[in-house]
Amino acid sequence: MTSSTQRRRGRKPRLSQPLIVGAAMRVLARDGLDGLTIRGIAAELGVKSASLYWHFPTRDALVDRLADELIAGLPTERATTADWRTSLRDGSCELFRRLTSVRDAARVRSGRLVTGPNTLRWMEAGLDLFRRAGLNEVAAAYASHAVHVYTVGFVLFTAAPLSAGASREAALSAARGAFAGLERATYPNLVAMAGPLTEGAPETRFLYGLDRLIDGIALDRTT
Amino acid sequence: MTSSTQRRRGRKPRLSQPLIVGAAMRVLARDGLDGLTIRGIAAELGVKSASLYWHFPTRDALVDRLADELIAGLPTERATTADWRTSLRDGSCELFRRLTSVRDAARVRSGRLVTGPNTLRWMEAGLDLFRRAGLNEVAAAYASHAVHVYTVGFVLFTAAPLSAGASREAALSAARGAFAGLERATYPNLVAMAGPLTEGAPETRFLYGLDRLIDGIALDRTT
DNA sequence: ACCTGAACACCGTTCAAGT
DNA sequence: ACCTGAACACCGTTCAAGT
Repeated sequence: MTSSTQRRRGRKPRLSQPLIVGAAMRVLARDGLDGLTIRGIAAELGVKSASLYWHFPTRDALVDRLADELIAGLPTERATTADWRTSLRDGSCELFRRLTSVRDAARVRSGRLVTGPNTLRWMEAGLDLFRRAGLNEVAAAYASHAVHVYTVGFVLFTAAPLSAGASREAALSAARGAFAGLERATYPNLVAMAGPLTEGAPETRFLYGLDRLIDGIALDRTT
Repeated sequence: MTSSTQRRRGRKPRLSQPLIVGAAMRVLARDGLDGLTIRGIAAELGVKSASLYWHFPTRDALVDRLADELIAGLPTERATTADWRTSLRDGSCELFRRLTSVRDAARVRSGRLVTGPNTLRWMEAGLDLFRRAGLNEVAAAYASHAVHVYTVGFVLFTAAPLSAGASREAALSAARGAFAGLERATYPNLVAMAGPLTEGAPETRFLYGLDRLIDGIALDRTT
């Protein structure tokens, strides 16, 4: 009758931005981005939908805030003893795991320019890392963006079937069957590689490209 | 009174999947993905919205089709004389330009598993390229996906302000001002690199990461 | 200052009815 | 077989009204 039900039938909801963000996070995790409605968030708070507009001007502003909050607490202070390649790899993995752990997190962050404090901190750390690695300003800016784009983009593609509602296993096995069932004459590689294209842990697949990207940046640094 | 007005007030609309796809493409280019409504497409065809459901089961199925159609005609037959690095670079650039040329094209293609014929052809060509380059099946599958993810992801981030409604110049100059105006003590790199972070042609920035990725893959091939 | 009631202008989708 | 009329259950958002 106290804090557990207070959320749904509390006497004085006493809204606030953090409270709304928290409720929105729960709805996002449960229903995904398409299910993240103002009305749904209000219901989660035991409040009427119009109330939220006192604290956020639009739904989009709330999602912007969510996008920044999604990467809150990500470690940005790396031991300076670790070399830049390890730091970059570990940091990108950290971001990868965070985006993978919340439903539609990559979708929330993609397609919008996030300028919240957590994102700024994350960007600053990335740039710092590349500068310490010896890249000039332009290269550091471009390289940092490239790694970020690759990371978010990868999660976006990996989570695509989940966002659509299907389970990951079902979607992948369906895709594997589709590839394997194509005409061998016109799609020899898709048929032959139906396995590699759809198997393997997401993080392993992610790391392959990440390591290639880091190798390429390292090469650019030395030449 | 003939073909120009026929679209809006034609006597016998005589719908078909290609006709609907064409109209949807025009609406997408004009109003973006958020403005791509069944009612809007129907209006573009001079038809009632319910009519479209005879030809497509859901809006999502239509957008799936659009996603595949967006990369129709992209060259997949490369001169075998060109080395794989040049082919890969040119091909990715081609995709980059196509996705950049239609509003929200990257958004339409991201977050969904496209299995249309144009996409299959494109995938097959990518895999073939990496196999001819000497990568094994797993590496070819992973590398191909990495390059694709990077390309679509890059366009997605570049087009973010456009999708939100703002002009690209306005959004970038706003971002530049925001970076430059941060506290130097906590965000030294963002302040110092406000220029490089927001200037430069999109394609130049895209090519930096693409070339690093290709370099890294080439390195993986030789070791 | 903060929340509610009630409405507005939209959506995707369905389905009986027309032709 | 193919299209329309009319409705259903939703949206985000606004705003006068309550407290």
